[in-house]
Amino acid sequence: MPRAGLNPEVLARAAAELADEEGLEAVTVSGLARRVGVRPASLYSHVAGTTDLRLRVALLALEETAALAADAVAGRSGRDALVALADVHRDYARARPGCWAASQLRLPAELVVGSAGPRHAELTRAVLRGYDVPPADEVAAVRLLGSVLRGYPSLELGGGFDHSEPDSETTWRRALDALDVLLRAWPR
Amino acid sequence: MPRAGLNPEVLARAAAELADEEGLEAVTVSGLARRVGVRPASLYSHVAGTTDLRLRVALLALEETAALAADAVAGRSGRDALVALADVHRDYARARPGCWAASQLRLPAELVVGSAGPRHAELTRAVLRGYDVPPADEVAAVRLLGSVLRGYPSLELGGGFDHSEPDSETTWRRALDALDVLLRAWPR
DNA sequence: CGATTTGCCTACAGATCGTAGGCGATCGTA
DNA sequence: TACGATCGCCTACGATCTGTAGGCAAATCG
Repeated sequence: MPRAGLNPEVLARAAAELADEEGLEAVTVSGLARRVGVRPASLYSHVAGTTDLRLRVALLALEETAALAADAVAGRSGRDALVALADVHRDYARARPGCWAASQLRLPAELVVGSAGPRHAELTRAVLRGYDVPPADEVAAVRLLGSVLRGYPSLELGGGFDHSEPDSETTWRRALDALDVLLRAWPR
Repeated sequence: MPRAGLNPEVLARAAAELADEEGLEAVTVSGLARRVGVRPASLYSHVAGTTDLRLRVALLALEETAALAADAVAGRSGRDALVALADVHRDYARARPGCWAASQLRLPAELVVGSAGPRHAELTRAVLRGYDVPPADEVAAVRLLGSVLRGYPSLELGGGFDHSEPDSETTWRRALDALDVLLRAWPR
């Protein structure tokens, strides 16, 4: 009986693909076992169970988006940086819906530290350096921006924009315009 | 054997409580059956299954928040209306986390029409009437606002704000200030 | 008061989770 | 090359959940 060459990393990547193709709910021990051609019990020596599996997808997604975001922000500032960062998030949500959904899972506190989560906050903060938001309001601005980056794709993927004009792309551009203006003229 | 007096409405309400107390994942046929003191099979004559159950919680949550929002917006305009509407959403998310999570579920298209979903868009639009956002940008502004109303509580409940200062309440107020200013000075 | 309806039941088949323990492939060592 | 230890995936199992079929008794109606 040949060995399948499983390990936690390989499984996490396979789980991520599964999430994107069939939804995060499909990411289960038995579902993943089917996909990698192995018996469910075989997975338990590599991952702790379904919850663990999904958390690994979440960590993967956070890493991926952080890397993409770092790339997008590098060498840009102000409006350019804002748009680039925002598009990374929205594009990722649309291209990798399962991973993006996973990245919304609540991480156990001990995993947060080592995760890419804090890097996202840092990258958002970096975008703000192109504007002159007062330091005292920096966190508020980061959270507001983060809310839009999480909320817009969430509504978009949820189908909330499907039955009204104009299309989502148009209003997204307009919303980013508005955010740019807001950051430039942040109230004091 | 006494009858339990079950019906779809009673079950939906019990499921909503269950969601708030133990999380939306706990809303299952067997979980609900335990809670209402009945055998799982007994529920299938009232609801179609776990998915149906959760959708009913979602519809309930949309109705409840729409009613609260309508109340909050009534008789207010401009900044007052904005803050009142926003607080309804955030307060609901914190008080009823399970229901709020359910309201994020993707509804089958045929349910959307009869749901309170469109009413939420209408209420947000009503808030905008207190500002002079150009009609062509109204949808963009509605979606931007909606993104924050969805995104901020999402990050907040996800624990994203737990380990940084200042506290979430403070930055929320500041973010609403900023949105108010943005809507008042919407870029043309 | 008897007949029908209706609500919750028991029983069951299928699937999943997670654990225990086995067997053979692989690898280190001589 | 041969042998022994390790380790990876296996089978087997118990517990739980989903959803269906059919039964019995409580409620309702003539």
